[in-house]
Amino acid sequence: MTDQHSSEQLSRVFAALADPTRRDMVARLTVGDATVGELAAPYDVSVQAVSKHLKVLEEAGLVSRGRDAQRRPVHLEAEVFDLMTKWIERYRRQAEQRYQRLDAVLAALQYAENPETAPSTPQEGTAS
Amino acid sequence: MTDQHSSEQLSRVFAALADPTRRDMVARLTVGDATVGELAAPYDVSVQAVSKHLKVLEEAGLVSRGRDAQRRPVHLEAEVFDLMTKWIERYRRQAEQRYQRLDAVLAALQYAENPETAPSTPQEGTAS
DNA sequence: CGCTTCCTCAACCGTTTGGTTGAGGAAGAC
DNA sequence: GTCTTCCTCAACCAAACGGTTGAGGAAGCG
Repeated sequence: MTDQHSSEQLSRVFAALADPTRRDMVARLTVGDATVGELAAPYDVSVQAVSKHLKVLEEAGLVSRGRDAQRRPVHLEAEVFDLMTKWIERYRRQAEQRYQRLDAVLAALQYAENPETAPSTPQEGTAS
Repeated sequence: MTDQHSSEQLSRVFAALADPTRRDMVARLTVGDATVGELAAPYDVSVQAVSKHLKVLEEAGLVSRGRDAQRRPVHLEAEVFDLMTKWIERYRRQAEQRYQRLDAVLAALQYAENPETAPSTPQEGTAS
């Protein structure tokens, strides 16, 4: 439960999804489980390369692998997405709050300079 | 507006956030804008290294930079987070739907085998 | 048994990445 | 003007990454 672990996990997840091929595989896996061969088919790379990609996804916890004779069906693990979403949402929310505070300050300044002008409600994130 | 562009943008954003130092800087920036020097202070690396990190964040669109005399204040751009969130949510939702479908199928099978057992509503993502 | 299928491991290779140091531009301070 | 502060650019370096080929394990098929 250490923050250390969580941070490394997060790094692995983000790094895994930084590759478009790997993102594409994740997209493919939302439709249903697939074998390595099936996953490799659409791409113009060797099966070994795909195997490496899957290892990266697995170590990020995005994917798990079963056994079906020679085949190794790949399964998408949706839970890890929550880790990312939490991280993103945390900072996105803080940033938004900051904007709102800034808007409030600007509105107050505006009001101090021109008390005739109604401060009204600050506009939401309409920054360039 | 091409998918190409969006995919490359997504790759840059994920890659940028794959580095813990860069994630930390983003966290720091949610508190408020900061100069390069201020951002560099907490870390045991050269200012040049931090400057490079900021370039990565900027090219990912996560950050913009202003001018204040010699200083280059860094500002967090919250919009790009939405791009990520959209991508994640899309696939997380699909995966969840798939689980629900699977749950429904399993419930139906269960019901077919033991019609006495009430199928009830499938539980939400409570998988291990 | 031998043979084929599915997949992974190991070694190698070029490119990218995250760091360094050194040089230097831009702008306030003296 | 000179000096100092803040920051970026350029060159370099080791490590990691994404790909390749070759070898080989595991398991069904003949």
